[in-house]
Parts: sequence; structure tokens; C-alpha cells
Amino acid sequence: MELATKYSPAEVEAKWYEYWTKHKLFASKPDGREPYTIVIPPPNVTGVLHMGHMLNNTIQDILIRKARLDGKNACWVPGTDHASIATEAKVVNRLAEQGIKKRDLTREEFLKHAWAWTEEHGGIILKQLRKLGASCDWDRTAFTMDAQRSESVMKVFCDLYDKGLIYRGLRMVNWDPKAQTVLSTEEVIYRDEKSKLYYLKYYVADADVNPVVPTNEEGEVLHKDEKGYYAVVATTRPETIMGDTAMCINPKDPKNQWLRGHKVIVPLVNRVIPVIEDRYVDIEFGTGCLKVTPAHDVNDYQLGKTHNLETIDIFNPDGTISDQSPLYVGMDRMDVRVQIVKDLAAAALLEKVEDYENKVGYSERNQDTAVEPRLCKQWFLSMKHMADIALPPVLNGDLKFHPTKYVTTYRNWLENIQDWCISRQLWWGHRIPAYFIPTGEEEEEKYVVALTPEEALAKAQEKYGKDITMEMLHRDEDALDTWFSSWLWPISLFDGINNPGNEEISYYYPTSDLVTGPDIIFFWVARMIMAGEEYMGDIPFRNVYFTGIVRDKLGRKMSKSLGNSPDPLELIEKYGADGVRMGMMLAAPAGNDILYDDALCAQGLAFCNKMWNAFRLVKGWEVRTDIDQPEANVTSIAWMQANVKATYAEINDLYSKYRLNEALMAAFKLFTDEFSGWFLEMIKPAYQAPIDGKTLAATLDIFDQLLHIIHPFMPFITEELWQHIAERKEGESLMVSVFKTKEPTDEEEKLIALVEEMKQIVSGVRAIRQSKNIPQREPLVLQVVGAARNGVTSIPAFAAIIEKLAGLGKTEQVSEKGEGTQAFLVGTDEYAVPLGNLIDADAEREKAETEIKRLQGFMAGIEKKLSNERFVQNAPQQVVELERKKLADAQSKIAALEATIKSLG
RNA sequence: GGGCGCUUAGCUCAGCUGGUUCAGAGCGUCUGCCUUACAAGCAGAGGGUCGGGGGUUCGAAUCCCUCAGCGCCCACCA
Repeated sequence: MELATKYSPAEVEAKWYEYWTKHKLFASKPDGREPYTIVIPPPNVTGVLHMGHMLNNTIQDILIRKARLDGKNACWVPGTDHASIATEAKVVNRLAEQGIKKRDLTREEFLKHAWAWTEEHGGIILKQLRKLGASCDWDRTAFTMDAQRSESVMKVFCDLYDKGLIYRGLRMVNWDPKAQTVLSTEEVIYRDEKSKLYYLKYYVADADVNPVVPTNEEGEVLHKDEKGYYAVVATTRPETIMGDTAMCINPKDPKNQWLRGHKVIVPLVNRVIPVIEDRYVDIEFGTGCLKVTPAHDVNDYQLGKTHNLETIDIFNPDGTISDQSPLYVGMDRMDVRVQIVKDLAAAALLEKVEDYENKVGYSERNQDTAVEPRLCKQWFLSMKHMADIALPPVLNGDLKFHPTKYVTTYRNWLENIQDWCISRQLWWGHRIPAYFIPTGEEEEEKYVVALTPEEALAKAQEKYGKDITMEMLHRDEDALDTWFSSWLWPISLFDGINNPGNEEISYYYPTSDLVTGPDIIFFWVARMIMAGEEYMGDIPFRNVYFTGIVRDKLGRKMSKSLGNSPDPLELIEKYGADGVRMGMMLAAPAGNDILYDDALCAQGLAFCNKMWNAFRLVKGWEVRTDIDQPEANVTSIAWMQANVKATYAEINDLYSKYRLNEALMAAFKLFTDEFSGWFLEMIKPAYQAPIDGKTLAATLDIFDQLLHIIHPFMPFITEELWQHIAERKEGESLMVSVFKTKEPTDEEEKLIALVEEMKQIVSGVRAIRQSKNIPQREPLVLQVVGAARNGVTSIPAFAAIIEKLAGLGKTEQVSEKGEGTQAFLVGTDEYAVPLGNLIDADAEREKAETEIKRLQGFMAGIEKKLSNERFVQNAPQQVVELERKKLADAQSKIAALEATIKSLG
């Protein structure tokens, strides 16, 4: 067989993905095995794969594949999210490019475009995941807006409404003027922004009627100019003064006492507004005078309610000034800010401007338009009950977060939770199943909530009278927040809402692990726990693995504008999916941000090549069943087998702690260092010599085990090699071949320790060879110094291995090392290599003397410790014993070194 | 303003409830090798007073306090 010296992933990966799919090896259905379930965090249906997805889905695939190999019934359910705001925005943009405005379309027409877009771009991301090797059960692919999921959403909405948990309320909400929809509080992200603090003059309107004399301690009159007395208000948003309906001071504020009971004039607008008093106002901030705009600020709204103020809504939904305002009607709010400052200055109503830094809220989905607080009627989900049921399972550990630090975050959020605004002024989404009956009055609403129009009519007639007809019912135009469907995901994927107690939901729920980013802990994770507890009476998953953010190697977030985000598919092409998967995982400790670097993928590909070449070596051996198996091979095989057991035990432990990067590293070292670097070198026959059948069989068996261990991380190359190392029937696959090992026995642990000692001897000889520039081929002699040996060299099999690996001509026992030898220590055992005149006596002496000095210092420290009575009394016996052993070891090392110096003459 | 987390080798990180020669790993660096599986490789080497200071202890990278720097989350001071 001719095999290339380099591994090329492309065709191998395509071949095996097709093979797995053809044989339906990713498919899962309920059976007698233990289930292991993951539901994918559904990516946006029109999204494309980015590095975050790569990381996230690599982790999920590793967990799923590991579960399969463990013999569990692994089920990874894929799907996409309709992402209402993001998708609707994309569709609106595309229509705009075609010269079509959303408002010129009917709902049905718009949805037709949206579905067309979804079908065109939808699911691309799922195809891309296949390139990565994602072993999802594709037959289960779901969409948050498909029939089953939509029905679930409707049922849940109606149910929560019937339970009194969903209500309709007039609230100050966050309004996105670009998307023209409300947002939940969680969807608003605040950014620090450099802005200005404008100090505006509000003249006192009734100074004549009710004279005031603001003075300072010296009796000078303040706050007065040629036009009269005035108060100064500091604001960051001068464009909202048209909505001012009061000015507020703190009743305890001495410097503003003079304003009590007065009225002031809103600058430019010339509206007379009262001065009200409220402890809310911070005396220290600005001038202590606050303008109150109840329609456009959350706090002002509260003040307005308390003090019964008028509410003037000066903004249109698109952020332009409404006709409620006396000025600037039709202008955009941002333009108005610029203009009004000029106008105020011109009218001498602007006292001063200061630089200021404040936080401005932006839509999480649309980060270039500031969110506007706005008063409107929306649907809300009452969260108190949800928080009450979602908190205990996380606090008591039934549901575990990895890393655990997010438990605190979770608790803080739930303990201070606000009601969830679930309605959105969007068409792309689940239309709210509420039906309005016209009342003729804006203030009064009549509506019913029902699954179907027929049901709605029946309910409406019962509630509001028999004379109500179908024609009178008008279904709510609004759609639900996307998260109102995704929070049902672990349930709705198994049809647990529509069809409670069905076989699938009973088998797969609760799911095992959720892999997601901490950025959606509130949006999604917490709400799934709520829905799980509410509708299943159980947690939706047992563990949540929070991944970090993928950054570039300089630690910057990956972004389009920086151009530092590689195209995942190009990476896969370049390094192979296996290489990229390994690259991602090497950089990804749980919960830490990952600093991505192409070099890591290169390391991944290099590892593939390593495996490939190890296979080439083994495959290239000529096997002869008629030759005896050398004793050294028996030992080598026993050791490697023990090593596999020990390492796999460690790897399993790391999996259980979700330390996947460390598990991968352990597997990598097992293959590269232990198997390739040591084991294969131990058993490798001489050039063109045959290998005995037993050794080859055992080697292939170990190779098989290693492939199982590595497979979850690097599925393609391991499957490829697995098919090569033994005869397999069509349809068989490494992926579904259950693999288990036992813990190593005490005997095996001892064997591992012996080989470690042996390795050090080999390395010791190699180091000497290297430092003296002795060619590989030139055989050396190893002297074992001492009266009687009990170390590894006394065991013939080990002696043989050492000779092979260190390139020795012979090993001999000497009571004292002769002249012209270079010695080294392994533990307290001394070995020497005769080198004749190659020895640089001065250099060796100096080296030995330095080492003696170091050891003496070391001993001095221990002696001090041991002479400390409190140490000897208080420390555990073993610790004291250990110190004594350290001391003795150091003494014998010094003795050996002194002998070395002596031998150097 | 509250809360959480981080600071260990050039880089990225591991070091759990204090005590195995505990100061580690991978990558990078340096040196030597085209040794007949692999130069995408092999062998070897160097590299850190564990952010600063203080404390507890027989003993601290590990526990406590404090300072400094960094990061994240939450919060209605305009």
C-alpha cells in the first residue's frame, strides 16, 4: 500500500460525513439505553457560521460523540431561530433596496417576502455545521416558527394568560425608533458615551405675584439678570424640553428653597410649569433642579405619576418630533438636539455647557440607534412566580453551571427581576393570539385571548355580549419576543407542550448539557429553566457549560469592522475540520475567553499528520507469526496498555469537570509522547525486519483504543484510521463502537512508574550524546554505578529497551565509575557513560560543584525545618518522614557528585 | 454605586479543601539532527523571588487583610 507522507483532510472528511449520514449514525430514538441529550442553541435562521458557533458547536459535538462512545443514546437536536428583530430588519433592508417600504405592504405581503428570504438563506448555517463534523440528528431539524413550535408558543401564551401571569399594561418601555418596536429591558445595552451637560435657564414666571429673593450668605442677590429671576437646570437631553411639565427640587435642598411654590417658564417653549418637590432629586447633581419630562424618562414618569403631571409625548415612533410639540415638528431627535442648543444659545437661555459622560441605551440588535423610553401599552409576563420556581434548582445544585461563578449572576438577576415585555411591534414572529373588540374609546380596551378565532368569538360573546360577531374581532397586530419561543426549546423540540407525556419528551427530558455563551444567561438560559419548571415540573438540562467569547490573539473581540474574524469554512479548508476543532479546543478553558490563533489550528493539523504517520509506520511492518515475541515487547505492551488505562481515567475525570481542553491535551500527549515517542520506538523492529504477530496485534489494539479516545475531538481522521487498522463491515463505525477501559491496577501503576524511571535513563544518555555531539549510530556504554542494583536496569526487558532507545552497545554494572566517564542521576541512582577524552574535566567539575552547592542550600533548608521542634511536633508524620527522605536523598546525591569530582582528578 | 472574577515562564493557561524535589503544561525561543513513520518531524536546553505590601501558620502560589492594574455583570443621578 502506498500512503502519502502527509495527511490531507479534505476528501477524507467529506467521505466520512457522507458515510455517517448515509448509515443514519447520528439518528436517535428512544430505547433502553441511557439518553444523552443536547439541544442546539438555535442560530439565527439567516445567519452564517462565525467563530463563536465554531467553538460552541465543537464543544457540543465532542460531548455528544463522547456519550455515544460511552454507550449512551446520544441525541443532538439541531434547529434554527426565527430571530424576529434581526430577520425582520434584514427583510426590511432588502425591500428598501428594491424600493419597497414596509409600511406600503400588508402583513401578508410582508410575510411572504420574509418567508422567501428565510427559505433562500435559511439553513445555510446548518449546512456549514456539517463541515465541522457536527453529528446532529438532522431528521429532527426544527425551526422556532414551524408548525409544532408555533402551536406550542400559542398554547403557552394562552395558558399563562389564563393563569393570570400574562397581562396587558401601560408602562414606560424601551423603544427602538429604527426597528419601531419595544424591547425588553434585557435587550437594551448601555454604553458609556461622551456627551454634554447643558445648563438651561428657566425663568420664574410668578416673581411679581409671589416675590422671591435668592441670596447667598453675604446677602447678594442670585439667579437674577435683566430679564428676571431664573433657575438653572442641567440636562443631557435639551431636545426633550418640549415635553417638560414640571421642574423638580429636593425639599431638603437649602439652595433651592427660594423656588418653592413657584412656577417657571420652559425655555423657548414658553410653557409655564410648576416647581414640584421630591426627595428623588439629588441635591448634589448639577444645580439640584431637575426638568421633568414624564413621557420620555423612566424616572420622570414616576415623578409624573406621583405628582399628577401632564404627559406630553413629543416623539413619533420613528424618533422625529410629533405634533404635540410646539417646535421642531417632523425633525429627527438627534438633529433637534443640535438645533435647539443653537437656538437656546441665541436666545441667551443656555448658561453653560459642560463635558459629561453618561450611559446611553442601545438596542442589542441595532447598535447605532439610541433607545427611547416611551410610554405605551404592551403585553407583559409577570416574573415573580417564574423567578420563584427557577431559582431553587440552580441554588441547590440540581442544575449545575460550569463555571459556577455564573450562579451568582443568575441569582442576582432573578432576585431583582422585572416583568418581561413580550410583545413586539413586528410582523415576523408569532402573532399574539389576542383579539380586540372595538370600544370607540382609546382608554378602554376589550379583548380576549384564545387559540383560534372561533374560540375567541365564543369567549368574546361570553365576556362582552352575544351581539359580538367575528367581523368585529381584530387580532393583535403584534408578534411575540423571539425568546418567548426559544424558552420552550428543550420542551417543544420533543413536542412536550402539545403532547405532554409523549414517549420522546419522557425519554429525552431533562436534557443533559446545554452549551452556550454567558451573554444569553438571562435571555435564554434562565427563561428555559422557568419554562421547564412551569411546564415539565423539572429542569430543562442538568448542566450548563458556558463558553467564552472568541477573540483574536491580541484579545480583541472578533468583528467585521476590525476584519479580524476568519472565515470558518476557509479555515476548515486549510487545516481540516479536525485541525480547526483541535485548534479551538486547545485555546478554550471553560468559561475563559478564547484567544484564537491560526497557529493552534496548524498544531491540530500537525497532530493529524502525526496520527497518520504512526499509522503508516505500523501498517508498513511485515508481520511474521513464526517469530517469537521479544520479552521487551511484552513489557512495552503491558506498559502502554496500563498507560492508556491511566490516562483515560484521567480524561474521563476531566470530561466530568468539563475541562475539555485539558482532556484533549491529555489525549494529545498520550498519542504523541507516549505512544509515538516511546511505545512505537520500543517495539519498532530494526530496519526492514519483520514484527512478530502478537506485538502487531497488540499494537493495533492499542491504536484502536487511542482512536476511540481521540475521536470526540477529531472525528474524521480517527474514523479514517479505524477503518484501516482492521477489517470493518459496511455500516460499522468507530463513532458508534462503545469503548470502555478499566482503572489501572496497582501492578500497572508500578509498571508506569518503572517506565518513567527508564525514560529518564534514556534521556540522560541522549543528553550526553547531544552535548558531546556523538552521532546517533555510535554505540555507547552505560555503566550502572553501585554495589547491587534493583532499579529498572536489573530487569532484562528494560535493559534491552534502554539499549535500543539510547543507542547502547552494552550496559555494565560497576561498583565505582571509572575515569573519563560522564555521570548523571536518576533519583538517587547513578549512571555513567565512558567517553574517554571527550570529557571536559573542568566543565564537569564546575557543573558538579554548582549542583553540590545547590543541594547544600536545599539541605540547609530542610535541616532548619527538621530542627524546628514545632514543625516536628505539628506537621503530620508523613510530612516529617518525607523531609527526612529528602535530606537523605540530597546527601547521597552529594556523595555521588563528590565521587564524580574525584574521578575527574 | 453595587456584585463577581482575574494577575503564575515570551504567549495562553493548570496548580482542588495550605505539606509528595511544587513551581508545571502546550506553544514560542535556543542548540543539534534530512536517524529508513512523520522536518507539519526527532532529540536536547534555557526560561518565573507565583502583581506589590502586610498577616495567620512549624510551613503560603494556595488561607486572611490591604494596595495597584485588568475584565465582566448589574444599577432610574438627570
